Amino acid sequence: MDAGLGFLLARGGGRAIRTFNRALQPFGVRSRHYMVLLVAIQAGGCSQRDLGVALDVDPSVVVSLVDDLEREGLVRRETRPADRRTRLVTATPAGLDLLDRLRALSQRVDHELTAGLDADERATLLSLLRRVALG
Amino acid sequence: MDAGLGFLLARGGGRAIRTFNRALQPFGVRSRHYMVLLVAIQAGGCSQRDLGVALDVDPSVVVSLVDDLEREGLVRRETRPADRRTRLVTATPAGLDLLDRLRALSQRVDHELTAGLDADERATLLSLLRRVALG
DNA sequence: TATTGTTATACTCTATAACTATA
DNA sequence: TATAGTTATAGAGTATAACAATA
Repeated sequence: MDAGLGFLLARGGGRAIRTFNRALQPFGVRSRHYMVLLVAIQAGGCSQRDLGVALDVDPSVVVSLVDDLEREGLVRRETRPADRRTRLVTATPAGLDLLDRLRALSQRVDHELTAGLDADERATLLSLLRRVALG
Repeated sequence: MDAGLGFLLARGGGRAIRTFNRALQPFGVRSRHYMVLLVAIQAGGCSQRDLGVALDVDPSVVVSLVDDLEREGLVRRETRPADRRTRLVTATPAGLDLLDRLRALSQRVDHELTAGLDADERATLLSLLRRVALG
C-alpha cells in the first residue's frame, strides 16, 4: 500500500499503545499511567503542569491520571509552601517498586514491536523518532 | 526524557493524526476517511473486510467510515453478484477528485511533521516505519 | 458452519470551556 | 491579571458481542 509517513506513524503508534496496554493489564494501569510514574520519578517530583508538557496532554487529563495513581497508592500529591497552587507529584515506595517492573516490561514490548529490526536499525529509528515526535 | 520507542511512536502518531485532521477540516473529512478513499481507489474497488485489514481497524469501524463517505457522495457500495455478502466500495468522480487534492495535502503534512530531517533521513525513517508499522 | 456486513454498547481518549485558589 | 489545578461535557477512537444475510 502506498502509505504516507503520517499514516505509518499513526498506525505504529496505535499498535505500540495497544500492545503495551495489553501487557500492562495485570498491573491495573495503562500506558499513560506508566508515563506519569516514569516522568515524576525521573524528575524526583514533578508539577502536574510539567507532567502535561512532558506527556503532551491537557492538564485536565493529568488530573485524572494522577487521581488513578493516587487511589492505588502509587503517587502522592504534595503542596509546596513556595507556591501553594502547584501540586508536586511524587512516587511512593509502592510506585517506585512498580516502575522498576514496568520499565523492564516496556523494554520487552519495544523489542517486540521492532522484532524485524537489528540493533543498528533500532537505534537509528529511535534517534529519528526522537527528532520527529518531540519538540 | 528517557522515552522508549513505543512512547515515541505513540506520541509521533498522535501528532500526525492531529496535524492531518486539522488540515483536513475544510474538506469535511478526517484522516481515516482519507485512508478509506485512498485504499479503495488504489485497489480499484475494495470490500469492507479488506479495508478493515488495510487500515487495521475493526469491520464495524469501516461501516461508519463508509457511511460517512457515501452520505457525502464520495464512494458507492456495490453488491457483487459473485458473492452477495460483500459490498465493493468504489469511489465516485467526486471521490476521485477529492482524493487528488488530499494526496497533495497529505504530502505537505508529512513534510511538516519531518521538518527537522533531510531527504535521506526522511527516506530512512519511512522505510524503517514501514517494517515496524505494517505486517 | 463460516464469513460479510451491520447494529448496539461500553469504555477510553481528546478537546474545550468554565471554575477555584493562589500568585 | 495570570497561572495551577479541577470539574464537566461532548466528540472521536477502540473493543466486543450479537445478529442477518449469504456462502
